[in-house]
Amino acid sequence: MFLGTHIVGVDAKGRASVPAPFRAALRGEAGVVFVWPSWRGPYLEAGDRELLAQYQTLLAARGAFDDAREDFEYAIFADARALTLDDTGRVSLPEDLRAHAGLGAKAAFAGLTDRFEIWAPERLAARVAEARAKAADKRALLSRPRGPGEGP
Amino acid sequence: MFLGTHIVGVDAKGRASVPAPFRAALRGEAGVVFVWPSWRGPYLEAGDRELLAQYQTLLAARGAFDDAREDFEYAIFADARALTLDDTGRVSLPEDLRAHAGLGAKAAFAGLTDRFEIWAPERLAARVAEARAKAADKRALLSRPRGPGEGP
DNA sequence: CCGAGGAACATGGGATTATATGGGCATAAA
DNA sequence: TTTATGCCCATATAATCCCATGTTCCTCGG
Repeated sequence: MFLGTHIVGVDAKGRASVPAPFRAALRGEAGVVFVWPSWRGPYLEAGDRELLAQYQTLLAARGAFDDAREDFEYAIFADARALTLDDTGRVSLPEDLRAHAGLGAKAAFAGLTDRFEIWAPERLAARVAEARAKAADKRALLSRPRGPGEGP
Repeated sequence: MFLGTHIVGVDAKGRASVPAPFRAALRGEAGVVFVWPSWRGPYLEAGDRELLAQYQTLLAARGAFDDAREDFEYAIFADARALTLDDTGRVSLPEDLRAHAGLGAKAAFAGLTDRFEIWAPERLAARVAEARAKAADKRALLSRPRGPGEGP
């Protein structure tokens, strides 16, 4: 499970260490992560092969020539890269991906259970602050309905 | 079930003993607790893997790219850590988490049935006093257990 | 009823390992 | 040739493991 935010350096070659806890969380083949630019904002989305397989399954359920399906396919798969980790656990992020996320000398890896995202650290901080404020309003969504004999 | 308040020391390395009764209450894999900064105040929330799995299930039910889901994911998972207990039952609390809760040399672990919280002791005392005062007004809410589909 | 012994628990410090990161060299593409 | 990409080794720092000690609580025997 990908959890927590880790800030790592991006060196002159565009390399960044994938945080060790994330490396441990990679299911299936170790040594490969899949990364693509998010279509919802200036950051990158990433995960392992199993995650992409899940997306593929979800989309396949929509039928062969469904418009929405094709849009998602272009948005996710067409720009995705399989990045291989070197033996110290680094990936080299291609120039266009770094540009999309506005990465400089630092990158923030944020774990979101089944996937993770790569942000410019200051942008991520702003996004998380916003999310916390909204979560405070919507907290009822997390309260679990309770059955008899259960709960307080 | 996590119950009661325990005050433990935080040493120079940021380590704190998880109270033994809480260790015994950890479901699923023993030796790991999940901790994240609360978005409701200056304290930490914590629980076992099952608790996080419950949250994950609740959120996953909302579908892949739901806005509210993403807010909760950022608010909870992006700042959560999986902390492993050493063989004497201690976790080392990362600097940023200690800062969020304003922890000094002491930390108060407060059990709340399915999860627990970590507070600076004096802040917790103030919070408990406030909760007691409010509970007196709302005591009617506890008079009858509620079934599914029912409730406020 | 009181005191001694033992077990479980919290805590302190030192040693070892893991991890992130920097640079050099070979190889492949432009 | 120049530029980029992958591979290998080196190192400082931070995190983790491991052993030792004091204290409290419980139990058992006097």
